[in-house]
Amino acid sequence: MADQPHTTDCRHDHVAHSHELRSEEVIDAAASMASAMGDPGRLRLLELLFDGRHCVSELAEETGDSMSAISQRLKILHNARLVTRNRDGKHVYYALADDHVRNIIQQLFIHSAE
Amino acid sequence: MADQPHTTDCRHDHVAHSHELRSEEVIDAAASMASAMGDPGRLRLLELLFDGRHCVSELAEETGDSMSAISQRLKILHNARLVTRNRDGKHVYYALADDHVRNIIQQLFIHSAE
DNA sequence: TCCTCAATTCAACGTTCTCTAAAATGATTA
DNA sequence: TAATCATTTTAGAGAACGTTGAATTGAGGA
Repeated sequence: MADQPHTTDCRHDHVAHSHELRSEEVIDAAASMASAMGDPGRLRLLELLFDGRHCVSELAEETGDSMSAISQRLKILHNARLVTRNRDGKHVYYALADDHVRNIIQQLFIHSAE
Repeated sequence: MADQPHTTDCRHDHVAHSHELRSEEVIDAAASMASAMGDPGRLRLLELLFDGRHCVSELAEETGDSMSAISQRLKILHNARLVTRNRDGKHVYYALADDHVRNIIQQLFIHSAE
């Protein structure tokens, strides 16, 4: 609500924007989703979930990281709605939330490998 | 190279992975790309670039943030190969790197708005 | 050359992140 | 119920992040 730190004395002409701008809520949600994918340890987990659900101990075994670390990473991914969580007996299984998430991650990988 | 903090005593069977895993380099590149998009201030800049190139002072004016802050955000986006940089006289113009980046951001917004 | 505008860099500061290690919770089996 | 396995939570330490404000660089015009 305070005045903004507007340090520009720019005198040259700027063209107005021709497209709709997203609301702050959408920007924040999208940023927090991207942020959740923005860590190598978490992105590796998402990749491991590409072939279906996996439980925490399995993911810990495959990555060589502690269960505590894996669990905390999964919690962040779950809060960002990127994975689902299901308890089955002693184990808790995580899986990719939907095909939309799948697509975003896949595109990210394709663009990065170029 | 040291031994891994492997705290699992898991006795139940795990199924082997049926898909190719990405190299650490690809994972790191993809994570740093996602991480660069994972901040509201930076994502807002990417959105503002959707209708074409803009210079730093223009983006500062539109967002109400300082040029220093904008410039540092753009540097991160540029390092992540999300935007291109071109000097034109006194001004430096930034633009989205390519349609691939466009798609990723668009999908991110669509999924977030749901 | 000197001055001005545009942009970048630097240093400092407070905030946020991510890990480890230990304690706590949930669920199954003896 | 007690014991055990799987997972989560908590607290704390160290690293990484993002901003502000000042100094610096780069380019153009007087």
